[in-house]
Amino acid sequence: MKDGRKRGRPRAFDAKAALGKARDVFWDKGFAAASLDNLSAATNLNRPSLYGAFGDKEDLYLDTLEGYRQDGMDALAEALDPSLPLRDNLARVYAGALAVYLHGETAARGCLLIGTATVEAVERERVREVLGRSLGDFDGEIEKRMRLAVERGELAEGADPQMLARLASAVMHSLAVRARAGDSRETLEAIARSGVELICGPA
Amino acid sequence: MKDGRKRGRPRAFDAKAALGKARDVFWDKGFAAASLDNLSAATNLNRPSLYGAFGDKEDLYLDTLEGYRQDGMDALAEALDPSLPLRDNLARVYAGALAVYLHGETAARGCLLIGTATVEAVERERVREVLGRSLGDFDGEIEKRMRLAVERGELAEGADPQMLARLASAVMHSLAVRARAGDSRETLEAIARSGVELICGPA
DNA sequence: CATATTTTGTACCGTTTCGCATTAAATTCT
DNA sequence: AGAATTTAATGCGAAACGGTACAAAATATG
Repeated sequence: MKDGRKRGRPRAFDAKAALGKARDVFWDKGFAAASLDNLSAATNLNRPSLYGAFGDKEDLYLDTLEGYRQDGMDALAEALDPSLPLRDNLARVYAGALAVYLHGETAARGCLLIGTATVEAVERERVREVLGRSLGDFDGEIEKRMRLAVERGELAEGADPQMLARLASAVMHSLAVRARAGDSRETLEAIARSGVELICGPA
Repeated sequence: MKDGRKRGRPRAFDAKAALGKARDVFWDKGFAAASLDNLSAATNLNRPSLYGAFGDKEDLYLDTLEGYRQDGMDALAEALDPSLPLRDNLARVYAGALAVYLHGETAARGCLLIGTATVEAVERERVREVLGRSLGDFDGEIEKRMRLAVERGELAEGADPQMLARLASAVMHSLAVRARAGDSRETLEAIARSGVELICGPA
């Protein structure tokens, strides 16, 4: 009773690890092209176990998106450490993103949300909701830092924190798309640098 | 002989119009989730006719992407009319894009390339090639205008035309993603305005 | 030890998928 | 008019799809 052991046969797998494997499949193939057989093979779970643990394919996909979103927000908060200059904060955000985006095996994977949820967003309301919320939360977290930067005088007096945050996000969206389109690391890093410079002003 | 009439039974459909109908299907559903039955119904062509005219599903998809890319480049060249100020040029580019992106029925469709080709780019080399080339050509066309702007003194002396062009594109990529994520027209227009201001300087 | 409960694995169901084989129709060339 | 050629339409077929029924296995409870 003390340990949370449930009543029936115990699970023979780690749900968190399985979710990570499923995420990789969705990341490469997208939602529609990822079959339950693909997911079953990658997770080493047979379809009924997958279904029992996570629900149907869309439920599973939404779970992976939600986990990814959470990881992204954690990484963002860390990169935006307010004891560092805004310029460094943004550079860290982009560097962290590129480390994830370029991790592909054949071709770079980009961002799970932008790369795979965007296409499903039109016809699947729940996907659209997660995507919209993820982008909005991301904007909001950067906006908080921008607001602080204005107070501190790191930005011009009349600067609009909300719009600057959205433009900082825009650079990330572009990195995500371009990574998947095959752009080189050097190109992407140059774009990130230029983005920082445009938003924060010349060094 | 003068008219291009071929030898056998003439086609009972307009290939260009059919391609446009197919494009709409791919635009909403993406490549993987669009079935040949969907495409057949939308184009009023039975599957064998589709197959005979355009090849398999990927061929058809690539055809629609190529047509979309061409249309986009035409619109871009028109928006970048060098007799207008750079600021107006960029505003026209974004306004034209939003007119297309927001045209959805239930949810906005965004950009066909960014919204649907990005997800397939990892595992389908031909899609990745078209996407990469499309983004690059778009950047290049804007870069030409940026170069002119530097010569004319519309931009700061040390401005880097290539990087400014890529950042101008980045704003478009973001508009494309956010449209599909459900952002309002007002939000998107505000982002476009702020992008112009950041790149061209305050009015 | 028996019972209840949960997970696992096999096998299967009905549907949808993409692509093509085949035949009928429409046109040009000889 | 008849042969050649191209398109149209029906329909098939093998495979893959998402999802589930069912029985065996593993654990907790009484």
